[in-house]
Amino acid sequence: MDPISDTAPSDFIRDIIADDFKTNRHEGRVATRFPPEPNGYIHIGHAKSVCLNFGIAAQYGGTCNLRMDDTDPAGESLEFVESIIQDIHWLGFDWQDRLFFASDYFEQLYAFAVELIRAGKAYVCSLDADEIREYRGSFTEPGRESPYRNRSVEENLDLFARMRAGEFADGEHVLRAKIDMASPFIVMRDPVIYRIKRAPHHRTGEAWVIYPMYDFAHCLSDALERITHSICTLEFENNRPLYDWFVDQLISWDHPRQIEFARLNVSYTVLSKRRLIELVENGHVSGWDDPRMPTVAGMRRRGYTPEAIRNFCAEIGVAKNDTVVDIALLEHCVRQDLNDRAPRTMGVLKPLKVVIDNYPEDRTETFTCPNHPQNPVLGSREVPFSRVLYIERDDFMEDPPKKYKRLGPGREVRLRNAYVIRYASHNRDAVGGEVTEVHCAIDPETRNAPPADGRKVEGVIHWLSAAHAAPAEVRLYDRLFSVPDPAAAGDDFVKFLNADSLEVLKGCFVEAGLTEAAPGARFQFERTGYFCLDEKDSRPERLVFNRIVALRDSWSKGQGKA
RNA sequence: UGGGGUGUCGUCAAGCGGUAAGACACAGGCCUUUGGAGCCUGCAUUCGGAGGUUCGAAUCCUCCCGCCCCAGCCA
Repeated sequence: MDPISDTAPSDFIRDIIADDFKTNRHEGRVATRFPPEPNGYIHIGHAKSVCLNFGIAAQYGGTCNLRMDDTDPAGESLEFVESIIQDIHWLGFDWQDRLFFASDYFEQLYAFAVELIRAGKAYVCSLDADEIREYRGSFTEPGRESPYRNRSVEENLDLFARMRAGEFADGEHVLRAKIDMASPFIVMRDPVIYRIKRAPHHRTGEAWVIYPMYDFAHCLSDALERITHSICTLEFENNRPLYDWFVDQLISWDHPRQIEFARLNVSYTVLSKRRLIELVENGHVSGWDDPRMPTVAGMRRRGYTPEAIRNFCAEIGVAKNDTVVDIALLEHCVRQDLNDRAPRTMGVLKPLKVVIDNYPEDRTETFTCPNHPQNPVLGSREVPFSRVLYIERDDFMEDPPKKYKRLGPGREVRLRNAYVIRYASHNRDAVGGEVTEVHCAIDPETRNAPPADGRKVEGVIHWLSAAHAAPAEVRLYDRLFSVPDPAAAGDDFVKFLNADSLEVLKGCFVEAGLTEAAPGARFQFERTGYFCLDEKDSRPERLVFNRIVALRDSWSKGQGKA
């Protein structure tokens, strides 16, 4: 699929770029990048940024690099690098040979730092972390200059070289930019640009004991890659003066421009990396790819399509307002996409046995059922019918309300793609009183035809021949949290976890043909929802389905149910 | 509190001095062998508030108010 053909959105960033493009500001180039830190899996919020950066590049015939922002080995790993690569590819984007790592630039970055020292614009500071914080001042008071601020260039050069050589303990010294301790931009008060940190790096191993800070590494990495528009989220707006400062000091060529947009929030879930890590590490979910997770891996396993996610990202737009997008919009995009392409099938989640009294025990016939009622291109399949059927337990009521259009005493109902059946009797369990079996009679005239006498049969229910159906496990997923804004509870957000976010149904039945479906294949179980074969747990002999999203259901809504 | 941002329908979001797009949600109706899908209709006399400029303001000016971000050797 061509990502940019999904829709052609317009937003303030594209306006800026269109203008730069028109005025030939970067020699007519458009170069963006998506710069994740490989310390977690990417989620729907990252997907917004991925679509933005890759989408813009494609729109202008430019390039978008994938750059791992791996400047802090703590928490970063190859597992995350690999998952990020897989997830962005799956979303439908490609960076060809332009996969980069900030760690690729460590040597160059070190040289930039030396250059800054030589220019008298950086110094080695030997204050400890607490002291640096104290010296930084506050929102209302300016900071004070470090006593080490005026070390000589020679001493700074020597100390910095020895920092790199591993002569000092972690935290003993840092390299700082010499800017302005009184700046209202706190980030400009002599920011730390290198720290000593003995931690093995997933790519550079033990080669370095000093690592550059984000503010230093990011803008210069952008410049080294000749990025024209460095798009990031709003919280970096305060850092922009520093971004520009480093570039102004060290870069002689075309300067990249940082542009900030509002990060995505989605109702009934959390998107901060810290919180997602907590969900995974504390076992609240089964892993990063738990189908309830808002991660790309989770959504993929859940059965969401890349197209649906891209459409969602196009729908929500790009602006600078803090927003919380209704998760219903995401669900809408998933339904909209799946409605067009998911083949129909019948699945009985909570079976109730129905016996057709006037149908011979030894008889089986086959119905040809369209795989998509509006799209014949998807073909059809044969579905067997016999005397004993399963229907959905919810499709029978002993004492139904008047607007109920399904089966009940004295009622008749259409079996989807098959006969009209009329209620005859039903049995109940002697102990629990639960309905165990319903007896019905078919109207043989109604085999794929309306009743001959012109009477109207309103209800249509799905069914399966008991002798032919395949058993399956079905996992019903619901929103991860029970409140729209779980993050509002701060660290207590886990107390709003939705206890019913996963319901495992064991005794389900599906059409036998699904036994041959490919892992990950998506279907609509008619009248119920969209489901996919779980890629990890499903086996032909033990089918496991994930509910991707339920169908819109105006009946249960009117009944005041979920 | 100093600084940086931002306030348009329940939720996103267009609008860029000429008289409030669209989407989701919601509510009705039509249609229907998925209570699905589809279709139709309704849904901001008003743009955080108050003044002002103008023939005309969501758009320009002034003041006020709310919300978000910044005091990591995280990104």
